[in-house]
Amino acid sequence: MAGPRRRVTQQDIARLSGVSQTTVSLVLNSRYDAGVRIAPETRERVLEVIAETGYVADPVARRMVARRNRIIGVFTYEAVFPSGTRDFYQPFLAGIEESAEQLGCDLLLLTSAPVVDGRRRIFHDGNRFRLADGCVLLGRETDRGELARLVAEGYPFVSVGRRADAGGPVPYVGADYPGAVAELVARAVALGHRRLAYLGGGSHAESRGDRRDGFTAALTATGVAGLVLAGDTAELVARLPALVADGVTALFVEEPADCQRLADRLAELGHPVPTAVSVVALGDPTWPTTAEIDFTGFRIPRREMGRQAMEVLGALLAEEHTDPRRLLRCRRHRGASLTPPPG
Amino acid sequence: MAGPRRRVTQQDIARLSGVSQTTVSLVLNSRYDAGVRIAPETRERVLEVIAETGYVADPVARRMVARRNRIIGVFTYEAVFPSGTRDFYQPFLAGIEESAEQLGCDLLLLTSAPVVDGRRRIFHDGNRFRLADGCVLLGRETDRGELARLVAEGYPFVSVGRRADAGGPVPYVGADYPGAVAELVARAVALGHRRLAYLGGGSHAESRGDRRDGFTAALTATGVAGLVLAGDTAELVARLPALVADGVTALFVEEPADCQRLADRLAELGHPVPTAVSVVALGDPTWPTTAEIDFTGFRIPRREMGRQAMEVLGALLAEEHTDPRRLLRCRRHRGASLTPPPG
DNA sequence: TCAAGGTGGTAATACGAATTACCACCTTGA
DNA sequence: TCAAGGTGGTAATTCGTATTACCACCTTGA
Repeated sequence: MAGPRRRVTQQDIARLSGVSQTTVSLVLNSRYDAGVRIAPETRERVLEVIAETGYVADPVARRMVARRNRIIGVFTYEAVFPSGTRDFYQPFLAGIEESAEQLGCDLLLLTSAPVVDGRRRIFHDGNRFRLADGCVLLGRETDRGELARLVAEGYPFVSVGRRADAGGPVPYVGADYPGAVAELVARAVALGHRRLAYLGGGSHAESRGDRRDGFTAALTATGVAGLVLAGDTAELVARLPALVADGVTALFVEEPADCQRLADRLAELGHPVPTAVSVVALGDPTWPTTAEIDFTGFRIPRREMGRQAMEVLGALLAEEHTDPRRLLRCRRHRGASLTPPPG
Repeated sequence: MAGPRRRVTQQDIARLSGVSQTTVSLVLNSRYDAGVRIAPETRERVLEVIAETGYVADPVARRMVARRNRIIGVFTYEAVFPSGTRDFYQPFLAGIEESAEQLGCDLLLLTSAPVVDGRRRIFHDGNRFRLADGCVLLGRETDRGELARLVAEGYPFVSVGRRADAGGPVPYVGADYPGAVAELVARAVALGHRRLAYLGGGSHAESRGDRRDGFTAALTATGVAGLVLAGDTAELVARLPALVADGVTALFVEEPADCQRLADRLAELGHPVPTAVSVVALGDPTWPTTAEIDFTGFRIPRREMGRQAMEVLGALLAEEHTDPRRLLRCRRHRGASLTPPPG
């Protein structure tokens, strides 16, 4: 009952229908180029045998000859397990999947990439990303060296999230963080805030830096005072009393998952959010949290970023001309934590 | 600046280090079998050139010779877009991913499979599932014919969810629906319910049938009266008055996403849940819904099913002996919709 | 009768890595 | 001196498909 262990090949089909392997291949690919002709009867016979045996071409062998596979690699820099960032990345993946389905592509999730120094590596012994026609890169902290290498080798890839040049332009579909932050700063100023603070982690990742830059640029544009703090969550919390004493009335928080903890501490200090201090969340939480307050901020168009990244990759592979660097607008989230300052 | 378009091959390495392609391959694979020897100096020289060029073996060519790829295919029967079943399947995928990461495997999401008659097809022109060493199958309604073909061909695969034999045993990791349903029936009977009803869609899918069978078996075991209804949501809702009139006090609902609608209608009819009628949800909602009531029922161990499916597949591929058919226990969810009957 | 052109196919090869079979050279011992 | 055995490597082949180059045969027309 157990079927044949060995796969059916074109050679088998050829033998069964009394022709050569070449003929089988020609029939399968309907090649009627100049100089290649197959008699209709022969064609029929071959097709019949193919149908009987249920033969399907081996995609691996196919890929050996053709350059295309219709397989797109998806590489996630941050290790997904056991860290809790999965929920954050899920919408990106949903967008990528949706696009792949439309394009008729399969997705190769490069889950096998080893983790070195807390970060996945694209280049490593036995890496398999080249099996794909191209790659979508996901993750906050990408390795500049690896990026540069991909660029230098001319490997088709698109980053989800803006990336600085790495020995050449890096194709990306990112979120317009500077624009989104500037809009919120303008809103705070319009409400009467005159001393603002940016609370960040000091990360060099573009997604973080872009927020910071957007903040400082907006300060200059509006002419109000502001300061930029860097530190981990605990450090930021510790600096809250000084900030309040300094007359700061609005906090712009880089990592939205920190907001609730900051608000809790502010309440303890006798400065409840938003009546005493306003808090703005710059994006979606990177890790799961529970928030009692509906924080004002913006939403990263994650799904759309995934979708368009695939679109750009498709264009790159087809050698069509598209803008390979796109910034998408973030949707503002009204929320309830940005109100006029007291007094 | 743009690097070489052509990939670096073993042939290139061989040329650069003055040896044959064979030698390069031997060095790379550290083959020191009897009869194969490479001088340490030669080895060093080759390794140096490899490091300089950043050569990595082409996984496609590799797969041509070796039989293993360390790539596992994931096939989802139900089309994921635009239908809203994504949330339901996500935990399965999370488990599969987690396992893949541990096993050092990549995952090939077969998103390209065409949809015919509302169902994805594994076998189709240009299918690529054979690129993978084996496959995990996901989805409520699988095609018996395709399953049988996979079994007959000896292709290694594991179904997430129990499947009936298809010309041979089908490896699966399923949920113990009969057990879970029986437990809930027993609980209802213990609380005093004497007339129960099963409200289902009449689907022939194993996941549905197993719940139904569990229900009827539990009726027999406990000796109480019960009836089984089949129909879509609207039809089931329409039959509520008759059920209540008939003295039924507990409803066992196959599709948890239907529960709220049924409860709403019951409230309209003057039989609020759970005071007048108890409602039991047999699993997790297959599509997104909002429920005001915390329905009593059970949780499908989705993530664990995904994890173990990969485990079983790994064992199959390694030709280890494992039980290729596993049923996992469902965790009971206490909830608030199963209470003693009125009176 | 033979060149021209059409018809229907096949042999050979490429793709890149792995593996098998074998070879040329050297040393050793009797 | 020469068989035995060790050393260090290579040529050839394999995997399955696609493609190119070519061939054998037939018909036609002058």
